[in-house]
Amino acid sequence: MSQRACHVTKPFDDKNHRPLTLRDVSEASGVSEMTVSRVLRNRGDVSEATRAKVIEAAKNLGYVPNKIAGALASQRVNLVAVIVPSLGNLVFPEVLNGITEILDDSPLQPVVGMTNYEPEREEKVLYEMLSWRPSGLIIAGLEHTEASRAMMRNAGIPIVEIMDSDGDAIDAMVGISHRRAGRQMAQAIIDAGYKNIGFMGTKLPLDHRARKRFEGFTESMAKAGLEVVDQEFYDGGSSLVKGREMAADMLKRAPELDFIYASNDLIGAGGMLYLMDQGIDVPGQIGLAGFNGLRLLDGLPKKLATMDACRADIGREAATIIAKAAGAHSADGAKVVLEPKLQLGETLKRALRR
Amino acid sequence: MSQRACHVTKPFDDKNHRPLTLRDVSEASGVSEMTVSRVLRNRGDVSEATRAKVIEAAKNLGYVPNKIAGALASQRVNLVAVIVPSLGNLVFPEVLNGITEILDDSPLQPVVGMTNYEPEREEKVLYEMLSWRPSGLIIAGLEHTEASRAMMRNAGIPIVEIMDSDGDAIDAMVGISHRRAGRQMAQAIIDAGYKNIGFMGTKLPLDHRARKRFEGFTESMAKAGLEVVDQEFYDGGSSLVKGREMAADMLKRAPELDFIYASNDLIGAGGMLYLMDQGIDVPGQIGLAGFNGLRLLDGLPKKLATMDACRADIGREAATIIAKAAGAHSADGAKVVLEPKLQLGETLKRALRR
DNA sequence: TTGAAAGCGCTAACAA
DNA sequence: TTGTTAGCGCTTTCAA
Repeated sequence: MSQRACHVTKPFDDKNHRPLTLRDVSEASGVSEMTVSRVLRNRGDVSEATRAKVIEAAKNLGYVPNKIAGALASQRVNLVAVIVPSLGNLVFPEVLNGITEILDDSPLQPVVGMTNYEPEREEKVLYEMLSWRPSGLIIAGLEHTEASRAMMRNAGIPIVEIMDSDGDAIDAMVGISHRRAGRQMAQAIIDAGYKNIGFMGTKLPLDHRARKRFEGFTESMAKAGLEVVDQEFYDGGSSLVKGREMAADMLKRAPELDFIYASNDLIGAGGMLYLMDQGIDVPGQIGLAGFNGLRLLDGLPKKLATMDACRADIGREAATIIAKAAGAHSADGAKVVLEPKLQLGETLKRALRR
Repeated sequence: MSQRACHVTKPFDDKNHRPLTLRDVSEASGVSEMTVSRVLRNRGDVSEATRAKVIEAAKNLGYVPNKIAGALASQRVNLVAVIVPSLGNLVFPEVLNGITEILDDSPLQPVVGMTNYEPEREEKVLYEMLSWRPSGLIIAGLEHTEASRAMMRNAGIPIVEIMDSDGDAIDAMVGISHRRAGRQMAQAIIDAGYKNIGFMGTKLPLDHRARKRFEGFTESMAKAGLEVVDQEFYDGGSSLVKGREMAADMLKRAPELDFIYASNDLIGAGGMLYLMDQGIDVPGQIGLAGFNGLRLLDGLPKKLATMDACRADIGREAATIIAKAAGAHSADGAKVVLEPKLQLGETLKRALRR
């Protein structure tokens, strides 16, 4: 690649100002288009002499192949559509990194689309991406509109739904059980001796995985005869500021709180900073936990209790499934359920209480 | 869109297991392929009756057009290639949001590629993306390999280089002057009365914009007869932890430090947390500043002095240029230089010193 | 090892 | 308003 484009001299055919084609390389090298094509794709047997001639000509012209024509002729597109809610949520860049890492060793290339957590947008993005006939699809979540599901069922390509394992996949799935994660966290909190537990999180309907964590959480609480003492939901991206505000509100409403479970690390950390500002002993007086295991926040005054959502692993596993199934009409319903790791950090240790 | 895919019943031609084509819709509706194409693209005059028939047929079949064929035939691809170093750096998702916001009102769609700050990777990604013949290119930075520049010069599409305005663009550019930003910050620090100023940042060769800020910074310092007292550079993504470590190191080496300028907000914030842990009065004893104006960090104990890098604006401006120039062979060298806003926050106020 | 012919699925241009 | 014809630039297939 690097060499191929090295001595580019004429980008466009100078006379007609149109992109170069195989025919131009063919003429410049005195070799048939077909053979030029073979050389440029390292296909079939081509004599060393012709190969050299062709490469030289392509290099000098600055020829860049037209993948559109290639894809149409070969009925193969080496793109993997990746559809995520947003890139502002740090979780997804990490998933993408996992995907990229694996696909780098293949001819496949990821192409990212964003839905902003809106089902109609997902539908549109999906339609748009499928119309480029990608070799595979990786899409966040198991909840989609009926139209989206229909498109996916009919796409005839391997599809991996990621992040979540609580539900039915159209084809393959790679994720964690958020319901179980919620249960585990509740158990850990209860085991530590906390009793007056509050919850703060995203407005549920928008984020199915946060909702499932909350459901699992309350379920375990109920089993222990407990109920959430107070809860607050918010709109918009998660932030430290939001966490501070919500923690303040909750404490005003329910001063008896001794634990706050946050639906993600960022608002959890915001809550922690607020409590510490107020001189409240964390975790002795009030404990805290979040979700995601964001390494970004590692340098905060205290390490927040959280659960690692296996983001890069999810990306890697999904990409591996796609890479294996590339060319096939489905991924044969492969299913990978990962285990998030509970990290107690320094904000979930009731035993330390004086 | 939403409706079109609503009653999908047969994704693939059942007999041959191949994707549906215009011909299938044509046969199902008893209308010529050409007219079907017109309906599906809302082009030309089609009677309401035929239009209804066609839409009905397409809907029932679950037809998804093949953009590859469409693009080849029409010589138009409604994609805008966007090439950024990484999505882990929060700066770039924000730029992307700005781009998306503008392109949403156009037929254009962004497609993102990542370079990991590696020039060779940039070359590869560029080659890959250009071979899909996008309608425009938005690429971060002004520094590229000779091969990359050649490809861009020859691409025959509008190209906007973003983030930086210190240098020459191939076509259009939208950015801020990082050198000037560095100078301004130095001036603000000096004006506040700080004298023993240190710098911590990324290893320079990898990040041209950070390097330029540093250069501008030392330049202004020199004018005031000052030199950087101590400096430290690191590899890898920025993080709070790195900021803490570097601040600790620097203070050990140069206890006389009364200010630390960090090449980005995250390590700046890390440094701030460290100083506060140590019981050091910020900004009275030691001041701090970062760069980027990341809103993510807003909830930290003190608001870090920083400069807003106009990320979303850059994305919006770049996308606007591309949208206007779509179809043309260049963006006619449009140049937009934005003014980053200095935010003193609570860590650059020497006057407060006791 | 090389080349010639046919056509991928769609749209531009023109004709009816 | 609708249909016909001829490609877009490449790869597949088959023949030389």
